Amino acid sequence: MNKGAQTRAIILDHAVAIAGVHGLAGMSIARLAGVTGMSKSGLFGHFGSKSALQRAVLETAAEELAGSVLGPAQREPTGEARLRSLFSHWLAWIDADERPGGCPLLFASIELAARPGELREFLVDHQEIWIDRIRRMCQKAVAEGNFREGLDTRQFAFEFHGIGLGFNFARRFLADSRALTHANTALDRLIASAS
Amino acid sequence: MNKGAQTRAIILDHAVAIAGVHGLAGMSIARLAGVTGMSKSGLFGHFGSKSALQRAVLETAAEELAGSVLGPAQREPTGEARLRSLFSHWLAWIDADERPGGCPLLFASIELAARPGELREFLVDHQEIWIDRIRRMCQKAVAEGNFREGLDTRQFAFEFHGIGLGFNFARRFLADSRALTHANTALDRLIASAS
DNA sequence: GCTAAAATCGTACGAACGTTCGTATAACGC
DNA sequence: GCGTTATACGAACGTTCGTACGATTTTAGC
Repeated sequence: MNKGAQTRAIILDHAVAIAGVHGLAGMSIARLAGVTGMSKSGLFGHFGSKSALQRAVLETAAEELAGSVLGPAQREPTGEARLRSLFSHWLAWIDADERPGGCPLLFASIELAARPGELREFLVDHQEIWIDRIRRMCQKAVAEGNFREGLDTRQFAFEFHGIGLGFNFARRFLADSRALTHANTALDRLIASAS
Repeated sequence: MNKGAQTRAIILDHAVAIAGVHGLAGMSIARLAGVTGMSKSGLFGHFGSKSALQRAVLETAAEELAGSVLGPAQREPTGEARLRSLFSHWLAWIDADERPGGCPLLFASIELAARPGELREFLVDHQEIWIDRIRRMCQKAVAEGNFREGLDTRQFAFEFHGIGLGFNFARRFLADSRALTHANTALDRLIASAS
């Protein structure tokens, strides 16, 4: 790996953490330069613009999400087991200490919800793929007989996702210690009604 | 009403809308002065500081939420009916055109999740009260026989809230036209399993 | 209608923002 | 080892941020 790519990776590592706390807009280049020990201009040169940096942050976060949530889940057998694995790894990702602000992709989604632009497009695509992935896993569980025939898989994905959002809110914002139990119970109920 | 209080109300009306789109941090005084047709300093004089303005925005949004969601619900008979009313008015509030960015309280909750301070304290208090209100409505439904004895009302409130968050995400960020149907179906399922 | 108070304005400030530039130094291919 | 490219730096740019202050206009009580 080049020196440049190496530095870029270090920068983005910190940037993802900052974006989770302060948002994409609140992640200033000066602050990022501070925590990485670089100069503003030296850091800036790696991206060329603030929005390119923001874009890179979203891409990095998406890759990390894929690596620590999707990857482990795909090592499980398809069907209900894989869905459960995806869920537990997702919650762990939301609650992870490496990102003190929670999932930066969720933060950015709220941040950009009403602000059209290239960044928002990227995020919407990513989140639609994410939810569709849940739906397809659910579909697989139907095909394999874990879930009942005729189940509304889109509805399942909506509720699955909602539980995760509820967990993020309860854990990250309210600091509720019961959040994990509530989320798991909710998933059990969702799966039970799908079986 | 004084001229001052009148102007203040107009300012806060616009401020709530802006905060829903750009967040509390992105709501700059210059922009707010622009949309209200005032000077920066004239507007600033009503609040004395940025954080006082932000605080006032949160309070205004909370009052509006109480007025258009809690108020109508409390005119319904207690129990399941009131819960259903609360839910549908909540969704309507989230989807309302007056606030192009969705619920500013949800935005601020994400924004301040990892940033301790007075503003966060205020918001946490508000959101805890909100969720506890759901829980107590649920409890009432148990007492009246709508819901089964021994129901975990905290769990119910968690799931109820999660459906709302899922709706906010699907409607506001993904612009999903099926969001309302999904949310209603999810509530029906939640209530059915509580009955 | 006069007057004290309240409201609003214009101007100015220091700090922080993203960005550009020229220069020095480190890394890399030959 | 040398020459070239990549990388990082410090200083400065114009803009926007929140805030302060004095002047000016508008409101409200008598």
